[in-house]
Amino acid sequence: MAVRCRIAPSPTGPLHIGTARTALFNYLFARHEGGTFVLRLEDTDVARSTVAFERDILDGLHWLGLEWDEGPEVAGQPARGPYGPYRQMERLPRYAEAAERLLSQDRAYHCYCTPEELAVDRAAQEAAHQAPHYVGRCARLTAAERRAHEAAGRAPVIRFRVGQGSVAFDDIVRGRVEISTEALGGDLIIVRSDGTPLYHFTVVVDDASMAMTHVIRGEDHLSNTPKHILLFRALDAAVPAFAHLPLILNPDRTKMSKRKSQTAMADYIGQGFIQEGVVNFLALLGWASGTEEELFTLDELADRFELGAVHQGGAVFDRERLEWLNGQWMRRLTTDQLVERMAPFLAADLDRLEASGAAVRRPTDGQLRALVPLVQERLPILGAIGSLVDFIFLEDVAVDPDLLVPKRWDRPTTLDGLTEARRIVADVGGVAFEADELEPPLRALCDRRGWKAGDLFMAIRVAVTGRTTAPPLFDSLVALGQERTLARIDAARDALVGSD
RNA sequence: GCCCCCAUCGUCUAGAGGCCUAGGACGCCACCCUUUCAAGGUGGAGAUCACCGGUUCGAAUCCGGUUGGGGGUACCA
Repeated sequence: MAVRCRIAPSPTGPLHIGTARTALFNYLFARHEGGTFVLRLEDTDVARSTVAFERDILDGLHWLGLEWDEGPEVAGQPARGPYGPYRQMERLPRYAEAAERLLSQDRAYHCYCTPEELAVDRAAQEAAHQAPHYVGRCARLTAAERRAHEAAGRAPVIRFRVGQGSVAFDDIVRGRVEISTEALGGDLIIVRSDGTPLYHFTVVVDDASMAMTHVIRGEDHLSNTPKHILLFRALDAAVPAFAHLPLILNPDRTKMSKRKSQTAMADYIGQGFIQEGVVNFLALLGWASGTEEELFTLDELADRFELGAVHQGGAVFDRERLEWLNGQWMRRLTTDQLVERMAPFLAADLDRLEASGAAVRRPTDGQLRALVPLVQERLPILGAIGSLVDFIFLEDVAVDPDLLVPKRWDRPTTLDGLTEARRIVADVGGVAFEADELEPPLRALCDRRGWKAGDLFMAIRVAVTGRTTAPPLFDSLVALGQERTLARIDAARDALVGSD
């Protein structure tokens, strides 16, 4: 049977790293098996769901490259797929119909207990050291009792009878799991008193009606799976195979949460992590190829991915490793790709500088391309671009005279060095202002004066960039241009003299 | 409390009875390269395979228990 699996996010928050990883594994499994990957929006928590979150989730999944075969689309685009609609709030009649069916077969019943009554039950159970569970007060109501509750104006919820015995299933990553219905908390509510259906119910109705063959989700759903299986059976639906993925953890090994970690996919995108790096990193959280390779594209992952090889233990989200992987993929980008992706980040940095009162120049396409060799090996994330090359686009840089003087030098030597260097930089222009033309004469100068080249270069570096660390010096000078290089050396000399 | 799951270097992991005096990667340290920073290269420190018992000629690998950790237990998803 052809594989069908899905990611079913709830638009009650921005796309979470954990959801992204679950989506990735579903996607990889579907692609590996030649199956179908479905996106379904679980928006029945109307109070907390928003279109902005929905948008963020869809955008994030697109950014990751996890294209779904069936599902809703963003911004008013039509949904695609034969099992639509793919938003649960648009599927309400189906849940109502399913609930009616369970009711008519007495697999479910109306419950009129108030939240207050339930709270009292729970408190008593807690005091008696029992597991909280529904006591079944409304499980066997007579018609008269029901009429009385209705007359009293009580709106009922619908509860599903969980019955006796135990439920067992063979989880693809965990093996056999068996849970007694005793541990399920009693008959569970499937429809609220306002008529809207609850998660455990909608997920089963939809997985059944959308013909899901595999349910691949986080381990936090493992204990709930028996409820789902009971519901599938009651609905006369085929029970899909389950695979519960290990959780992604905070550094303290608790479930990854906003409180302790950065969990929003959008934050990582905003910092300049790239799709290739994030996908690669996420795939290796809970899965390994079994070989010593670890750099994989999305397609390569789909090729090798095996659900059965997924780990059972949770995995700590290690940002250092993410950055390393990201850097690996940054270096593998083509010039065009890097230019396209870094441009918005540079622009944003320049906007910030401008907003803080600095005069900036905007890069041309040609300048952007020329930047690539200077930054490609130095960028862990795209967001670091400004700190590397902003000196090129700033009209003026502030130079600290103390930084200007190399450790082995004093002020007069520095002044001397900058003066000599200025002359050479000015002369080189006669030929061509290129790195290859600049370096030899400057080195020759050092030989003549008995200077270490590094010292002279450092003085020039600080004069021109205002910093002690920068991309390779001569490339930086070329990127800046001869005229502005000379002006900055002049300004640095003035600063040196003026601070005496 | 009750139920369920998990357990190899700080972290991500390889390992499916002898190939393991436990391999790789991140991070860390040193050295090399080098105009700074990176990148790259080489080397190093780092795991009594949570613990205890059992099975076996032989266990990180199988079984049981203990401990520790995590998850679930809503008219949230």
